[in-house]
Amino acid sequence: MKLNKLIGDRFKERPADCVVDSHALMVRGGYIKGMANGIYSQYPVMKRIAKKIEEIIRREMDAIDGQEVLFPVVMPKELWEESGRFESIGKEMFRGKDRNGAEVVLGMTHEEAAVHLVREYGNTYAKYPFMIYQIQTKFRDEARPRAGLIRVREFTMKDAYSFHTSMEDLEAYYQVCFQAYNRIFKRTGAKGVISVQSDSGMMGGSISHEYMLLTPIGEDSLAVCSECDYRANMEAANSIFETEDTESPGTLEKTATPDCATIEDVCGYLKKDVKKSCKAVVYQTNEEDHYVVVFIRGDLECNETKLRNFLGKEIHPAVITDDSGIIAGYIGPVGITKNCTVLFDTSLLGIRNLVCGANETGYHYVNFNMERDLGDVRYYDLSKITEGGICPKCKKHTIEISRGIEIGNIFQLGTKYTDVMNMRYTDENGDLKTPIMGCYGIGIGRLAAAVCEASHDEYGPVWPISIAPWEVHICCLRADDETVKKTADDLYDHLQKEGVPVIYDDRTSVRPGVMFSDADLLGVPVRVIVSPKNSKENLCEIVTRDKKISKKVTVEETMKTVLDIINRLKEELEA
RNA sequence: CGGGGUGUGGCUCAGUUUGGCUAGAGUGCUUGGUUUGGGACCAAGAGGUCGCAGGUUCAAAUCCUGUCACCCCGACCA
Repeated sequence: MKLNKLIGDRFKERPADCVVDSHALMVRGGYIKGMANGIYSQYPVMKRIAKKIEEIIRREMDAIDGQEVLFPVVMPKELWEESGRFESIGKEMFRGKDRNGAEVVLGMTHEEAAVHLVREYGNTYAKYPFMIYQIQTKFRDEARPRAGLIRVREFTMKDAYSFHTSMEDLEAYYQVCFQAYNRIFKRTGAKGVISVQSDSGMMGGSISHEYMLLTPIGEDSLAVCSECDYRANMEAANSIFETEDTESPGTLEKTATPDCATIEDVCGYLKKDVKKSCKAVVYQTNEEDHYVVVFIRGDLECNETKLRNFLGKEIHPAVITDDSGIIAGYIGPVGITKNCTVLFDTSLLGIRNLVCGANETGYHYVNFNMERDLGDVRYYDLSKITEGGICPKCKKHTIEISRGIEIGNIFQLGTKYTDVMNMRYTDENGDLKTPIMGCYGIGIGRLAAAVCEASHDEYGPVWPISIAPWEVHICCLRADDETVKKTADDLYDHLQKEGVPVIYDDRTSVRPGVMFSDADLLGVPVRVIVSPKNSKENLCEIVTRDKKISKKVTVEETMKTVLDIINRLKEELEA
């Protein structure tokens, strides 16, 4: 490929509305062009990267006995009514009507389509297990797309669905897939991808993992133990606490706490440690005026995902009205009368002499002791894990909170879809059984953006050779010089004959600075510079994009050296 | 959905407070020339219904009303 024929302009200035580097570089480098909020076209450079990623994924999916299929983008409402998700999914799903008025949806995930495809095929135990996957466009009408390709509304995804006759078989295959994913991220050069336990959310099912690329611009918060291998999405991370408190119980006393709007104010006023206080966090279920009051240690926050899962319904922070019977700012466990759901977080277990609200404007209690003053209560894990918190696995204070981008996930779905969609098989004994499913996704564009985010410098991306748009970039600094041009042309021809993907910049209209800047933006791992200066000494200069290798070799040796470097870079990713 | 910000040639932005004549700059693009190892220089040229609609006015990029789009924070999110 000649660079002067490459479609997509590169330019110098960082676009004003790009806040993350990968977005800015992909726009500046002529990779993508925004068309609408969270919707992008891909120029050839981006498409080449996406293709390479897809091929790596295909290889791994095929290696674990996956078979590639293709589901429709547009699906009828009826299919989604079978699973119940036509109703349960909100605005995120794009809905429309065809010319006859029949309602259709755009696929945002394909569990329904997968079951639909193999419902008849999988009617006997003899055909199990099997896995199908596809690579194609998904549409999700996200509330807030951001950061270029990191969070978009339309994107390409590899999604795989496996079917099993036993939980043991699913678990075994889940592990196989887990390993395949590790290989995929290694081969694509997505360094620093970790797997974490996650919340299954709307997908349902029990066990799930997310693959996270650690980066400060990530949207998810992760709890990572620095001592052991515990890693979880913060919304799924279990919080545990020390329950020893040797302080002897004091007398429960009502105390005036005027103008104390927050628990920090109260504790400051009473000169008490916030960790020895009990605050109330109030939510409402979506069936309006029902309140849910969570009592939790004053310095902690409620994990709304945990609360949502516990209640099994949607909740939102409460709007407390005057006639609700709830005294905002002074809510406490003693004498709370209103018929609301009251929950106690495990962080309160065993703590003595707490400060808490008195359910009376302007007053709090001190020396509140849960067992003594309230009797037996049940505690639930409803708090957010914190930096320096206790690791649920190794029990040390070693939890660190990091940010990450989710680039893949795997779920044990169980029979959630197969059951309601009436997929059955006949087992060895002639009994009808429901198959067990797993599903496994990877976002292609997001993976590319995440790699770019993790691997770039101020001038451009530094692509791993496995997904780079080209493997070699030839800069012919003076294509108007016959010797120079001849050398570069020959090299270009030879590399192409060897089957090496190569981009060749032989423009005479630009100066070296422009060529180098363009090369940096394309991020091709190996660069060969042919110039009059080098040619005079019969040399070519070879530089890797990451600057780890920079050498001059004779023109004759150039081909071999370049091929050696390419092979070495590839081996590093496979090792 | 709540809060904030921005819409002016392909891109980055000035001009808007205080209305005034043919709407500017840089960059990119075209042509010619000089240049050539990290985004050169000279000259000529093309390119804009100032997001859109309505209103006020002798006169609107500028003031008013509405609306749309994009960006950021939050809520939400396999």
